[in-house]
Amino acid sequence: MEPDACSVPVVDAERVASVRQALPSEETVQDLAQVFGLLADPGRLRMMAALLEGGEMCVCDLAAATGQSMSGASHALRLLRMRRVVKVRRSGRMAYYQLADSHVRMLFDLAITHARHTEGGLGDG
Amino acid sequence: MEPDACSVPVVDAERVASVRQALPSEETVQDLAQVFGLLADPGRLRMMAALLEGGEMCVCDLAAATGQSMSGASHALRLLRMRRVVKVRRSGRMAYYQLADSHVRMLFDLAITHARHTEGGLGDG
DNA sequence: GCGACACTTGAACGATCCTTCATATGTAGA
DNA sequence: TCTACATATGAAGGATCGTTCAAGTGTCGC
Repeated sequence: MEPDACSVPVVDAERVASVRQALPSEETVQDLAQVFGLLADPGRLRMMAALLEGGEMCVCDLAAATGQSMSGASHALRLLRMRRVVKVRRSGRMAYYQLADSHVRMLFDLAITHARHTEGGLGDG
Repeated sequence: MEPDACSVPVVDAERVASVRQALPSEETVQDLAQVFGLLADPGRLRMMAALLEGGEMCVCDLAAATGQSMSGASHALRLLRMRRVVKVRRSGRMAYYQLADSHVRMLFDLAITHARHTEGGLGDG
């Protein structure tokens, strides 16, 4: 990690200082980055989309619906579980997963809107 | 990537089929994963937060405000530029960056809300 | 108890990502 | 032209991530 003062030439020192103190705390930044990191994998993304559709599903159906191995699905669900994105209900030897809150749906919709806005070719502006 | 039919035992085949066909297209999933991937890095996250606060800033001020090297900031901005998350205005030898649309703010707020909801200890449920 | 089953976990390999250093591009001023 | 400057880019090194295989836990039915 970088020291608090950096050796980069500055144009508007006043603005830099005010922006700097308005930034979220280091802890918040790390938290946000981890949440977004969970959403950055196609497999986990499909899983969340499946839960958005299916409501509550067991691991093997989730694996089948998203085209993953059982082991892969289980690893993915572990990460989502630890970050409280999904919650699990156990019944016998089955484990049924569902989304833990409604933010995921909104995150999805927003990101899709952004993707739609930027579709039709990427590259330098 | 997995074949379309997978060798995982299925409990509710009907539901699996209906969820499977309701999933977003492969292209959409990849797009979404890439957008979220951009947000998954603390440096880029701080950069977007700075632009949210500062409106429009040059690269060196952005680097100073977020505690990155010039080179690091430039690499980060390149990725954000290519995904149309930020846009650049050039004036002489300066480059001024700003957010390209308002979705980033909403994505931030939503993710922060989720983080608040899950704060106070992580782990298996 | 025993085996089959649903799921979980650990370790290893390969791919990807971020950081850094060095260099390149293009602009301003003398 | 030459130097200083703001930014951009390429390549290399190390860290991190996802996938896979193998083995582990706990449950059901015989």
